[in-house]
Amino acid sequence: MLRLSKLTDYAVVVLAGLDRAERNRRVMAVPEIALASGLAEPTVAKVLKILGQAGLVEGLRGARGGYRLGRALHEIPLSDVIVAFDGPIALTACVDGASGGCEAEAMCPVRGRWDPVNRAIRDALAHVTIADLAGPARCHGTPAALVLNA
Amino acid sequence: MLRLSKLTDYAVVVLAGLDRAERNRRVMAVPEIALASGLAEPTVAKVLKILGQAGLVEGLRGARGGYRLGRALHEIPLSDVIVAFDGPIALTACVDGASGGCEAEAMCPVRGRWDPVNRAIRDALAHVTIADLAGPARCHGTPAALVLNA
DNA sequence: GGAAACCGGACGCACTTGGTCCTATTTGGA
DNA sequence: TCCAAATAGGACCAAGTGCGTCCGGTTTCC
Repeated sequence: MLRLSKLTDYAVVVLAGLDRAERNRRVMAVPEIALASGLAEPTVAKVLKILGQAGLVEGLRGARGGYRLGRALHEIPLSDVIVAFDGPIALTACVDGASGGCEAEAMCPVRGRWDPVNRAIRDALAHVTIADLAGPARCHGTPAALVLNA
Repeated sequence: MLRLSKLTDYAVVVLAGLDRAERNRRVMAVPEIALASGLAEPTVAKVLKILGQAGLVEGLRGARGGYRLGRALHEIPLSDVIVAFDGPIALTACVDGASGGCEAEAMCPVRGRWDPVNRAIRDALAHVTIADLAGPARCHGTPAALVLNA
């Protein structure tokens, strides 16, 4: 199915929820975000921890703490979120300079040929921002993904 | 990792191996293909079975049988191979008209917004042919994937 | 008639994913 | 000063799924 992990999917929803708080200039705690997004609390907490490690959100500890967006949604490319949860974007195990993982490396006729494809996918995902996915309110004109269809 | 299944990876290698036989206008049996591709026989057999169901290769039964390409490599888009092994190309479970799978469907702010992204990925993979991946011999100019980088 | 080869399905191991929970640390307020 | 609220980080277990293998059946050529 070429699917990305559920956590990545959740992350987009969580970021979209955080954006609403951002416009009110306040932080949101995990239970509040869970309520707003319709996801379970522990799951939301896990997603936010990972997003925090990636620098996409900022966590404020202590009482009256919570989470805040690290940047505006339209400044967060979808690829950044995917990399944070699923690791480097690559369709196959044999990427770029990586070697050793493939047993038939020497005779492989496909060696190195996947790189342009991987780059194309990466670029496509880098030109879509979370704002494009978070609803029409923040959408500046045509989403970048549509341009790629031409 | 946004990765596609190993079988899909193998399929490209197997198709590239079959192409060499095609140019000699003969069929190849599984053991021969396995030897040429450096993969285990049962695995190659499984890959060819699936490729046959998808119509990408043609199986000739009986003694002196074997496999033959259904079309030329440059007429096989990469997306066809991926669909045969991984199913429909979609980054998330909530695609197009599909409904019911998501518990937070009603309140999901991302609903329907993934579709353009999925289409972009599909298009990118549809414009790359197996010939582009199978080595420089059959490559007509710049691979389509590189064009998408612009 | 026998051998060679594909066809279809079933099985089992192993890895990854996911959801959950626990403890430590930090901070604000009574 | 103490307590409550909240994040940080890691460990853990269960479920699903991918993947390699194998077996019986069928077809075709010699």
